[in-house]
Amino acid sequence: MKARTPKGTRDFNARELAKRHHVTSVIQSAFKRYGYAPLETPSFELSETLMGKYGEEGDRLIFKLLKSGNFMRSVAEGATPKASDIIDKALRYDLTVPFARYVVENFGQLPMPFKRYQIQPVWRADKPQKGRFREFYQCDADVVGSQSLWQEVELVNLYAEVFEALNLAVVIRLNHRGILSGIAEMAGVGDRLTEFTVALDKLDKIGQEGVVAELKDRGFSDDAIKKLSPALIPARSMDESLTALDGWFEGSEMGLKGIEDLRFILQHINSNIKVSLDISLARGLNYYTGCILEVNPVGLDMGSVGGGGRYDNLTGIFGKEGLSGVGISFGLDRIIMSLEELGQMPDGIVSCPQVLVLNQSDAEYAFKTCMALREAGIDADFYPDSAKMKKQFAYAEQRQIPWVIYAGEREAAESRVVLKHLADGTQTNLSIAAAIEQLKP
RNA sequence: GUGGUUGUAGCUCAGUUGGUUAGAGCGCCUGGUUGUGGUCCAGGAGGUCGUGGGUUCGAGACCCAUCUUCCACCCCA
Repeated sequence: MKARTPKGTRDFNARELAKRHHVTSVIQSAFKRYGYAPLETPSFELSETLMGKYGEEGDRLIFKLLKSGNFMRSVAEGATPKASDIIDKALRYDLTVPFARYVVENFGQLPMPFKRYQIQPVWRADKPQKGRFREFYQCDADVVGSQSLWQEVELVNLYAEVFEALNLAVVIRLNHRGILSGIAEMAGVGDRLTEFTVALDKLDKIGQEGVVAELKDRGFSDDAIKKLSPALIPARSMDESLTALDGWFEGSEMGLKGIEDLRFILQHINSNIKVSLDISLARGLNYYTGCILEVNPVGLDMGSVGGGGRYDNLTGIFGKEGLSGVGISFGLDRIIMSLEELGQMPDGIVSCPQVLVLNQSDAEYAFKTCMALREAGIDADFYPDSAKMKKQFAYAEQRQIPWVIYAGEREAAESRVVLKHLADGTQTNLSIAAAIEQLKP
């Protein structure tokens, strides 16, 4: 048997965990500062909770769990089982659907509006590639029970704050489902909005011509495509785009509502935040009904490091109609990769012991010394075997422990220790209390 | 799901048109040095060449399958 992790999964060593903790603590403290309460949900849900919520493509990517015990019991002899016959649970695919399930299940006990954040791994049976894993973390903040646009304003501010604190240059792109609907309506293809947005979503990838070609492929008429053409423009400054669309949307209620919403957001977010209108931003998830936003790192071919939007009826699928929600998500793994590629990940955040107590001629005295350091709140390690100095020093070096302490017979005799700094080789003979004083963080 | 790519020592990689006993650097272990690491010197361990089949007198190399890695598409964080 070969020891290895499953496809698309990773181990995180001390160094990597330090980086992850650095990023999550920035995100978490922002979530808390904006008034969100923490929530954790199970790593797996009933499969019926998840299936059908992410489109047909999504169902394929959900990790499904076999029924416990004899999972074939409801399958006729010799028959090919249907998925629903042999599975009844599935790994969490995102954090939004479990959140919706939680809200419906606990409705009545929850304060409204209800704001929660959640930082947990999710799983997708995707083929791994750059910046894409089968197990990865999402950091979500959502609020349900309020239609106020102030929520969107807050979330844009929150995004900007986090990425500024992380020192990651990003561009925040905004769009509105109403604008997409308005464009489709004006072109007389309002009934084929989803198809239209799927093609439009590729604008920055395949260009205007590519989108036109795809629309033709999908059977859109030349006339409709011609009318859609004002939409096929790349992202540009918010003000400019809104003014241009404003006149065009005359008579389209949905389109005008979209413009009005985005104007409100634009006017109220922190004035130093740059956002752009990107009408090609459609996002795969079709439950968004209002504002849509996505965040991309500048100067990297990385995909988005965050996204979100408003969904007017997410809880409807669990039988609770009319609850409006809006939320955003941070892609932790991609943020970390972006920071590393740009050389923006801070060094020296690895946590290791402050001092190694060497084990030489008096193990009991050395151990006692180590325990005294620990009781004083110092991260201290005790070398468990009376090995050669060479070996013990090599151990300290490999772990990047900055100090070592000699506490052998000679030191025990006078109740002192020798404290040595590895980097410059200086050492002093002093009392345990004095050593503690020197090592205190 | 489609197409491509990768796999040889702990790590990074050599390995000729198929030919004896598969190499290097770094790391590791032992000793020089049983209370002082990094340097130096001497010696040593470590590989069923991803796995399973096949072709061949002979396979690390060629063929097939499978797993894995990375990449593009689809989709997504």
